[in-house]
Amino acid sequence: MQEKLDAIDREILKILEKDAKTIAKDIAEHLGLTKTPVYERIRRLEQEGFIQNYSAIINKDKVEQSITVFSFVSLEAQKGHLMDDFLNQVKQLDEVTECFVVGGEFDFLLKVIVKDLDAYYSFAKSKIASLPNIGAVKSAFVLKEVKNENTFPLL
Amino acid sequence: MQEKLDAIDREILKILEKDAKTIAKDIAEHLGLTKTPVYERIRRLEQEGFIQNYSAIINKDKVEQSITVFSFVSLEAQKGHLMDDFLNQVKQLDEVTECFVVGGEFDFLLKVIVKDLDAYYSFAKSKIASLPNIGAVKSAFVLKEVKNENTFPLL
DNA sequence: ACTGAAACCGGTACACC
DNA sequence: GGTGTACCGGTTTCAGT
Repeated sequence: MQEKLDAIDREILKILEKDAKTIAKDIAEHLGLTKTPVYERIRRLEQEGFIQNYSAIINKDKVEQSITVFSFVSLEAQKGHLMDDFLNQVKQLDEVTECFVVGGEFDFLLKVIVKDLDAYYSFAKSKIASLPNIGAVKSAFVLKEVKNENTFPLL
Repeated sequence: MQEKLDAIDREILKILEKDAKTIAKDIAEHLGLTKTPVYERIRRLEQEGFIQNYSAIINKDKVEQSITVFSFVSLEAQKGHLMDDFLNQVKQLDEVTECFVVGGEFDFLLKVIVKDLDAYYSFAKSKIASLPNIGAVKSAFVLKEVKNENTFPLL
């Protein structure tokens, strides 16, 4: 369990990040190896948690109409337990696909996906602004997705 | 090519979104079907583009140290071709994993992943602020990732 | 650590309902 | 649109280097 990655491991990660269905033989050829070491490395990457899981990436525009909104939330008082309360509530919400604690003008940044503006209004009013200790909530509505990689930039 | 999803399709999407390696037999049992229709539906979901691709989700904290920063960028003049120029430049940058055109106080929201604060400083200075027509650039540094699903909320 | 071959099992095709 | 069977190919194992 050496917990470190060499150039081959990183190349494998890059390939699987782009297309998890790439077959071991092709990866092997690309690397000038045979399938076995490729497979062993992949298993190691999985077992040691470098690869968390495999996911089907869904084209959300095709599945159903939706809008994406970034919400910037500030608390009135940054007491530790109030922050935790807020975060525990927020992370349960299906509409909130991402939530980060940030430094800057506001405390939390949320990425919210909802059906339409109406749904966002309800969401912001009843699920965010109604939580205790909320200061300000600002919103930035996504007009266009220019780039949206869920991948980590391995160079 | 009917381009519409029934409840079974959506359930399959939800399962594959969570774990793309779920075997057809298990999906079939969960749905009370056999492998064949499950396989046919998956193929249809792939071919019609509901599933864009499959991706290995990488644990970025294990692979290497990095920080995530949200950058909020405003242009000085919102002329159409200047926006396009900006976006075409920005989307090439490996550090920029996400880029959205948004409505609100600023024009673009970028998610940036870099090694450290130093790297972010260089990035902001030489790759963003140096582009023509840039107005303001504000940054929110991620202190903690509370939730980070790359998944579309299928209910 | 990698090679090469063999075994296993899930994905895929097909005949039928 | 579904079932059950049979085949094929990729994954996984293993003996040898």
